[in-house]
Amino acid sequence: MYSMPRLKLRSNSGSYSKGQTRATEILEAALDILLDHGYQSLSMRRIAAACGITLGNVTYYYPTKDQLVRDLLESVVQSYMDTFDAIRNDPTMAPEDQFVTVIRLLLEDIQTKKTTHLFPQLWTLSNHDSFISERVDELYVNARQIFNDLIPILNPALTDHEREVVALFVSASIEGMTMFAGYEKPWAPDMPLIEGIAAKSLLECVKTITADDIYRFAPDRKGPVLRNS
Amino acid sequence: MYSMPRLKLRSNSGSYSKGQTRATEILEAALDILLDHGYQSLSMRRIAAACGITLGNVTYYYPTKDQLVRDLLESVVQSYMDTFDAIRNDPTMAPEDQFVTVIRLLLEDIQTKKTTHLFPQLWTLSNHDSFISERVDELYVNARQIFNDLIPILNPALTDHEREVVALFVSASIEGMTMFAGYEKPWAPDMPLIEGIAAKSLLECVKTITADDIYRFAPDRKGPVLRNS
Amino acid sequence: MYSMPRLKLRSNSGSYSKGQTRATEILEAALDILLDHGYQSLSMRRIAAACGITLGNVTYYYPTKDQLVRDLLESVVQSYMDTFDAIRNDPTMAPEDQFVTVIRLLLEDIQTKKTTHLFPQLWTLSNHDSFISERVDELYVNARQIFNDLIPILNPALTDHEREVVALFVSASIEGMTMFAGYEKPWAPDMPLIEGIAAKSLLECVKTITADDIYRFAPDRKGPVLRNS
Amino acid sequence: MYSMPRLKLRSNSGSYSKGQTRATEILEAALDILLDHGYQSLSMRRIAAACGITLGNVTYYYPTKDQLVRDLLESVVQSYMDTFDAIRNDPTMAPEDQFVTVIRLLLEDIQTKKTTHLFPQLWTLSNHDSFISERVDELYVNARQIFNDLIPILNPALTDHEREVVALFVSASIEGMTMFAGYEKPWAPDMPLIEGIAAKSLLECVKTITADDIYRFAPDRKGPVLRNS
DNA sequence: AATGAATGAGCGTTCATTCAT
DNA sequence: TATGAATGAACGCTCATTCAT
Repeated sequence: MYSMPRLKLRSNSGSYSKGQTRATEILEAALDILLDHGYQSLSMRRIAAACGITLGNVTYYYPTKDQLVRDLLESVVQSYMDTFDAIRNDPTMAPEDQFVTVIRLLLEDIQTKKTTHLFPQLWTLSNHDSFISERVDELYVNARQIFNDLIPILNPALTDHEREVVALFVSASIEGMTMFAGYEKPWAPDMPLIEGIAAKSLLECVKTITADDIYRFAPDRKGPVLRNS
Repeated sequence: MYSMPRLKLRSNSGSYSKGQTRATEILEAALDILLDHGYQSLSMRRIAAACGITLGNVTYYYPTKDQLVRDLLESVVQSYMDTFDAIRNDPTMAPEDQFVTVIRLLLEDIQTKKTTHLFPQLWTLSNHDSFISERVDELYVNARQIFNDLIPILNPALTDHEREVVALFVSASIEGMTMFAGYEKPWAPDMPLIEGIAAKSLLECVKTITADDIYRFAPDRKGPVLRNS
Repeated sequence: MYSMPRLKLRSNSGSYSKGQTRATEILEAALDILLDHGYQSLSMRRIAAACGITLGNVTYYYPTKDQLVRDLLESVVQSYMDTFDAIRNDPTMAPEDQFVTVIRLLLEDIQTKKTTHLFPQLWTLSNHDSFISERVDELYVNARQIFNDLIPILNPALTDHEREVVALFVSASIEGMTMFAGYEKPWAPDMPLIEGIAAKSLLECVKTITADDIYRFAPDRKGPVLRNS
Repeated sequence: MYSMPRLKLRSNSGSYSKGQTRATEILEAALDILLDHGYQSLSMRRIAAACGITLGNVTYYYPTKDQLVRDLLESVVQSYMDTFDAIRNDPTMAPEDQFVTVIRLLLEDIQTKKTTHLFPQLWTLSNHDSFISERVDELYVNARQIFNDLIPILNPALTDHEREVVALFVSASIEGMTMFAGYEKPWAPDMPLIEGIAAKSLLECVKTITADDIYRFAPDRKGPVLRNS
């Protein structure tokens, strides 16, 4: 299956020096703390302790916490993007099947502790940190790419912009499950049903939606909320 | 329209109204900081400064930060729940119209700074704080109530459990827009289209989905991903 | 027997106004906290809470903590002095019996929680607070009075000064048991034996000691430690 | 003479000697503050100021105040125990002389500022802190050892338990002088006489006391206070 | 006689950062 | 590479005190 590697480092050539290893260890430890105890608990000291090294040594690799967090973020974003690329480049299925499969993969991914705990954190940080905001946006552009590839096949009538918004809707619908059916969340046991509903509903949506639908249901500040009902 | 009051305080029937006012001021200031600078920046000192009072005086009203945060959370949750109740008890529309209207209201609400900045924070805190987790769960139970009321009318064939999961799917789809089309988010300008897509797609979903659909598309660990395709 | 009242207030005439009562309540609560949790835990707020009144009201009676502590100290010292006076004025026994009885009374008193917990506190505070130091000195002058009364009868040969130092030795020997055989202390179960040893040893001491003994055993910086041994 | 070193540190075999020195400096400063201003004044900030370093640097060596206090206590207890061991292992004198000498040494020790100010503090803290209570108990077990060694020689008829209680009585009698004849205490000038009285009285006690005495003078709850008088 | 409100200082603790070795 | 030492700022919290009502 499409396993999500924890971290994908921009490896500086193939040389795995001791420093590279250490740097990775530090990021891994940081990620563990982030997932297990939250961003609030992510301190340089705690990372050092988790690595079994001294605080001074952490600062040798990451002079500031900001640097460390950015590197961590880039690594983790890259690991997700690699996965999305792998899914996208899998040529084996018919478009409908591929669409449904991707929805399932994503819904299953949000049930991992990593995704359930990481993404809300990223959304939160995005609100006050433009660097993170940009990385997260990048990530989602990449994540939606597969939908942007498939939708024109499933529904050729949509304009580029309509198609992009539909892709956003599909992606956001899935992401919205994170807080409810993610790792150890109350609705996690119902994920099979959720997958069924999401697959049917979103596939139907992308296949049948028309510009007319979109604009009929879209609000018009001058007219009534539902024009034709 | 259904305005969302910032905070809904449990009225202390204060004989001394000054204290009541101060307590509210403090929570308002805390909320402002939370929205503008994030939970990380929410310190007792900063709240005091924002109120123009001393740190000691903040602790006079909220002896611990935990108490303050809990009171803030309960106030803010209550303010949302009051709004949901108001929407639910509005008897003026046909079920389909009501369904579509609620979806629009919610999508418009996520475009407020308050909702865009607050909810990801709550989702994040929920992952490591059971008190917050429980309050947020309560809030969403309440938020889904209107869907749980409407769906049986729009689609009587669903069992209670299926209906609840469909309501979850609808609610989560909307929530998932927060990070993408919320306040000052990249897709905010496309919210009218998003509303159109969401309204059409989710209405279609709740009206037409069948148990057969749900289980046909639901994964079967033994069989192929798409049984009937 | 000779019960030790907890506090002896210098009651302002016989009028037990509400204020008098409140003031006493406050001191009683303060004493409870002091005995149960130590001087470190003795705060105005805690006293208020223990009394079920507000902090502001405590400061109405005792504008400063220092005042409160001083009043508490004077009350508690007075209560002990009253007891000593009662013992001293008891005319029923022969001098030897009276001496032995007093030793026992004092040894039994140090087994009360009040005395075990209060006196080390007083000794400690005495080291850095001259007001307390003076009150405690007063208390012990009073406590030794009975020995100063009895010793001349039991041993008329001693000079006044010698007698006073002997009385001090007797009193201090007893006080020294507080930390070892006081309330819930390891040697508390052996108090009967300790009483026997103290009674025998101290009675023998006061009856038989001579100036010659005192100065023979007293150190002489020029000569050997034990001159005549 | 038997000098009492201020602190006996557990040598950390520090490769970095600077840290070891700092750690000692901190404990020395803490002890100074404790002796000069009392436990109430012993704050991390004050210790830092006394050392001429920052608060953060104190916490570098002692992450919590509790740790610092415990280390200080263990050091100071060890320094006393070393002294007691030295006295005990001095083989030069006859038992009676040794007994008298030890009494004098202890009485002279209580006249030091360190002992006069430290021990009442320890007794006080013992009442509400089991860790301190245990260390202090240990210390006194060690302090009484020399009496437990000498008394069987001076008075072989006593049972083990009787001897231990007699040793306690002797030790406690001496400790009881601390508050009256210690450093800058009113009776300090009379210490020579006190030494004479204590030496004569306690030596006489341990040499002549019998089980019969102990139990004759010991209270009997059913009979009169003085059975045979 | 009592309350509620507010201040200002101090506390123990945590932390990111800097730097000499 | 890595450690140990140190700084300075912030944090949540407790407290004695003051004062208007």
